[in-house]
Amino acid sequence: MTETARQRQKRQTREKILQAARRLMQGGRGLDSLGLREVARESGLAATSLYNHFPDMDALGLALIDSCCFRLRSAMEEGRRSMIEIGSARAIEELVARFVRYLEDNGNDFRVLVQQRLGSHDRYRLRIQRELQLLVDELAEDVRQALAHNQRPPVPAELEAEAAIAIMFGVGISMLDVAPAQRAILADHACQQLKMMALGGRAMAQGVTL
Amino acid sequence: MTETARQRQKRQTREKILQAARRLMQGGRGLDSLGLREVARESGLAATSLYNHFPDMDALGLALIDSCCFRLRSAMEEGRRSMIEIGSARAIEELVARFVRYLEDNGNDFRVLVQQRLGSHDRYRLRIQRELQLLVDELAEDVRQALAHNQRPPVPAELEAEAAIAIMFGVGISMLDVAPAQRAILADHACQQLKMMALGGRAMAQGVTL
DNA sequence: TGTACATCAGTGAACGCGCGTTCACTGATGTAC
DNA sequence: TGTACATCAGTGAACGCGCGTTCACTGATGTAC
Repeated sequence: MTETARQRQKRQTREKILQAARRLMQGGRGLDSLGLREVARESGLAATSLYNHFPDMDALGLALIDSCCFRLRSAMEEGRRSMIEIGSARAIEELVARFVRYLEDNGNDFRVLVQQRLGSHDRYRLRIQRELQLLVDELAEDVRQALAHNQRPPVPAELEAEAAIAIMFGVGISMLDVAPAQRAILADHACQQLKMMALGGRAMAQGVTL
Repeated sequence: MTETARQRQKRQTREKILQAARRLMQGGRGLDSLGLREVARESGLAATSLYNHFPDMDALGLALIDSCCFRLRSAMEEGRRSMIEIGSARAIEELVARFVRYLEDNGNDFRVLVQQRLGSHDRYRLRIQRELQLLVDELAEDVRQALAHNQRPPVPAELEAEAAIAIMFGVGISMLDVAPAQRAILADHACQQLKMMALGGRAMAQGVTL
């Protein structure tokens, strides 16, 4: 059953609304501060038209969260497979580069996600929590596969991945506030910190203790 | 010049307002969602009375942010000096324990701080940014002093401290969502991750590379 | 293929509500003589 | 110490405004015969 003109139109309008909302959040606005009329105006629609696409404002918020999650996920998956064969140092640099690229294109998404990760809206929060856990799991899996590929002893991959995401997110949060020139420095920090972490994981796997 | 009864009363009322606002934010409410009338009601005051203590709602918000920063700072400074003499592993455990204790008492503060660190209100954001940088600086200084005390080679202390804060904050964010029983596990993760980081820093100082 | 009817995206008016802020006023506290 | 005046924390009414949502309606698109 092919899409009718009406269905296509509706899908496009829905997309227009979501994009308008995203546009409004550029420049630091939070998801919570978006108003129905404001989004409608930016979409070029009457306020009440939004109810043809979302049952209420919460549903619109959730759709926005979903699209943010989707883009984060896509960005971090991109080229993931090819990283298993290269060395740890290069792999870390690639990982950070990928994240930095994501931030440049979608810094605003990232901000909204972290904000809502701590928000009072349960559905938003759980959705994001789940998404971030997937990120950690995937990264841990990559670490394990890379080590197996290079015939190295297993390291605490899950812990490493968790810490790696924390480090990247920490740097990411700082990056949102600084000029592009400063960003390269922060990215370099993240690389060094991740390498430190990888070295530590290797040492720990060999039984070295503090 | 000693405080008059009127001055004392005013100070107490101001405190009552701030505490009412903090009470309202328990249970996940964000700073942005607080209303003037709501805070006034919770304080047992007429709405307009708040203007005798804060010129506008932004000023009230800033005062709340300030008090959150103050408590975070106090909690993390507490017993800081005594940590220089003990070994790295113990020092890390103490550090995490301190942070976990802070979260148990002021988890809500922490949430608000991280949220507003990403908010659109510049003054709030800068205030928090500065506060967190102080935290990193102090931790880096502790690391340096501890190593000097134990006559160990210098490690990249600033990087370590930055990563350590990122790791603790990452874990802290997760902790806000889980049952108390789960928290011990997350705290243990943080300890292990910080130890991994310390091991890696030591290896890096010795010139080991990935 | 043409026609009659059903569907439904988009509209504009209206709802009750709470928002932040201003204003003139009250009455207790503080101050100067 | 007592009195007259000044200060100012707290109040209640009122402001214009935008909020999310509902409703009855329009007119283009889709569907069944």
